[in-house]
Amino acid sequence: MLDPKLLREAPDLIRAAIAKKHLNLDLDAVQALDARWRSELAEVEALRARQKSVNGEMAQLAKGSPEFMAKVEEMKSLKGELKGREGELKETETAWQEAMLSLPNLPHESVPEGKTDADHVIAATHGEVTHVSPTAQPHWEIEGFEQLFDFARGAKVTGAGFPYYIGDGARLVRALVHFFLDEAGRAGYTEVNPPIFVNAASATATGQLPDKEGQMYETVIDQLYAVPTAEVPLTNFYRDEILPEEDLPVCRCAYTPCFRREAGSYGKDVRGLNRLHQFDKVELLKWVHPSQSYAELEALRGDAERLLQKLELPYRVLLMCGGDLGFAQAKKYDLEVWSGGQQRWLEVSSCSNFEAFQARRARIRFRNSEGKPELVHTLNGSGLAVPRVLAALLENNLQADGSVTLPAALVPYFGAESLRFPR
RNA sequence: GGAGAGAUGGCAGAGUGGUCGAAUGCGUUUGACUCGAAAUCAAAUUUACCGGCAACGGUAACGGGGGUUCGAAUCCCUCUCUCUCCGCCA
Repeated sequence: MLDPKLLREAPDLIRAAIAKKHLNLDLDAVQALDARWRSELAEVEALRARQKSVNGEMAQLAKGSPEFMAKVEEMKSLKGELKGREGELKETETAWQEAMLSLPNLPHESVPEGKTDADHVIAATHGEVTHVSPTAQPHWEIEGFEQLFDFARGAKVTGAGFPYYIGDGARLVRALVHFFLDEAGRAGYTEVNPPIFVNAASATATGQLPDKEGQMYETVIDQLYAVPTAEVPLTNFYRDEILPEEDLPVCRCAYTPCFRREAGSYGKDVRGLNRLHQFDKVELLKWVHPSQSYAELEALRGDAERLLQKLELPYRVLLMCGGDLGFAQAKKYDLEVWSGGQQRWLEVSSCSNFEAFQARRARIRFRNSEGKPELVHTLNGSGLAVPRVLAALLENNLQADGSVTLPAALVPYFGAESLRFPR
């Protein structure tokens, strides 16, 4: 959510943001609604002020006296009028809130113009894509793949996109999660094991509700949502709280399974491990002082990049253009790993600065040097999503004998230097 | 899952229909005293929204929502959470 004052004082900034994000939104209507809300609010508050003052007078009078009864009559008519006005105000307010929630966050000035994938700026590349194994092939075509990654039985037991990881497959997943968490810990993030179901208030605060409702799995009777990312329970940890300024930045990481319905996905995007309904991910999250958030974004990106470097996977960093920025993000980097078998880039991390956009919605603040509460800036990034990293490892490191050589950093976690598919 | 008790400001804890944004204590901040500190004394000490250049004014908030009433922290309903006891369970 944006600061409502911005709508009144600098609507042109919002117009520019809408244009840069290539959204379709009638700001004039929002402005009109805002004006109406404020005028109705003023009327209701004036009536309530009158009601309070008459009430004070009544307290001085003898109960049941003629003067008292006259005031009762006045209060009755005030009550009637107030009831009507309050009804109008409530309706307007509901519409106003909805309209305010529909305003996107402002893109940072460093975000490039553009509408599609082609307009992203490649901020960095690391490693040589030509150096990957000459025997690389799409991971789902590797002989014995389904012995370690059983999609068929997952589909039987749950549905498409819920694979079983078996034997060395399961062990490699565990090794990656363990490695990611250890690395995040070394980088200064405190490990958290959060709930993986959240209530509607939490899902609303981080922006999954009301818009992206179809993206989450929802429990029928308790109305809880399976988390699509650890970002949700992590960010909501401090919802409605005021942090001491000296605690900033707060850096935390969490491993959770992530659940996404991914309605409408199809084709090569969803083959094998590329896109799943349930997958494992370590998320990095920061609550920072507003003056530090862009420096912290670079640090966050660096923390995610280091993981790929230690895994010896070629990758590139994209600075997302305005049109591909999320609704809530001010600036975002995507990390894409090279998948040698598929000959394409796979997104394994997305590092974003939300500035105060999420914090306003979740009311997460800190007490500044003047003693006044002020919104924090929130940032998050994957560090990293497991299945696509797994896909790249399997493909890029596939040897002629069918085994997969593991990067040195992973060996102590996996307990062997290579993974072998059963034949 | 069943029965009961409870939820008030940073914390503790009063308040059972009107003058209560809310006593008191603790804490915190500032000032006085002191070489300095402690103790003591004095004052200050919530947040959000609306209006205003500002000073300031107005409204709202006593777990959430709804109701009764001229008027609700106070009465009623409901939801959530916490605690105690019973049941069940990794």
